[in-house]
Amino acid sequence: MPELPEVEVLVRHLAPVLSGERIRTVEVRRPRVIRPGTVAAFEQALVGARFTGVSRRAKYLVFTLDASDGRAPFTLLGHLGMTGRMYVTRRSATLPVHAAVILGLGPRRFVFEDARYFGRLTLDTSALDRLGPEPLESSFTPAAFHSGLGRSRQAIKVRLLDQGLVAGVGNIYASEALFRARLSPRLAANRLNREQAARLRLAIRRVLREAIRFGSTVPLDWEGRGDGDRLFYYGRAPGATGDHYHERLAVYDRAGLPCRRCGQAIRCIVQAGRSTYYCPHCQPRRPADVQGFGPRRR
DNA sequence: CACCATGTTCCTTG
DNA sequence: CCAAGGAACATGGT
Repeated sequence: MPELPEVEVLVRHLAPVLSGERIRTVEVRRPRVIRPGTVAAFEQALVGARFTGVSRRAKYLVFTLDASDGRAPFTLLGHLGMTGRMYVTRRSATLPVHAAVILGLGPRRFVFEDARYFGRLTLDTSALDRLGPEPLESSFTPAAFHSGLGRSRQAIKVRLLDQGLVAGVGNIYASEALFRARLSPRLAANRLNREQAARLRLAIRRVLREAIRFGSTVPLDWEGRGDGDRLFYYGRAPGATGDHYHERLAVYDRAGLPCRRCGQAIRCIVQAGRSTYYCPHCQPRRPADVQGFGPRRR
């Protein structure tokens, strides 16, 4: 379930575990995840290098490393795709069937596994150049967001998935943010007025921040118990009760279920080939002039 | 068996 | 040239 918040939580867990660790061995089982580079170049760069930090940009994990032999520090870029996981385990733990890359760190190892192999762990950082502002940083200004919407007639929900407009929002949090902002996902992006854009911007920030906070407090499957040692996963820790992650969502994957706010059935539509969930009452295309929905004040 | 899935990139269409 | 739509990628879950 990797969108910005999940990646952020993962990065916070990985950073202290990886920092200072030296890579002793590199095993690439699925060369497609390191492309466009070659296995030989990948191994040559990584063996002997030392992790100096892990940070996040949009849904990407940014690993910084120092080379062992005086060469310049460099960056390794990770992306979880749809199903990727990254974690550190003991060297003795059983490797998963879909291990794509394994980095030996002495007594432990870093594992990147991905059942669908849509993810990446690569020396190619060019994807970062195409990203828009980080939604939780000051560069994501109301003016920049509004003007970014201004040129497109695309539905607002579809626009939110464009990583060049705002980086890190995915299919789940796009629906969630529009619900919080009480905006119809079908609104043409260029029809949002300044006030609506400002409201949506705040909803995006709030939804993402709350998801990060949630992920930071829920018990994680980290060096858990027994042989299944894994790093990370939202609400999936051994012994965790119920599906916490799912319980927090207001509309996503809730078609037919009652809106948590008004009780009307949540709807699901398809936009640009992706599912969108919304409440037809709380997110009308034309906001009713009712207290709490006021189209404008002042 | 059919259909769906958290993401990104590339190709085609208009 | 640009915007928008759709397929492709590969596999697992329901």
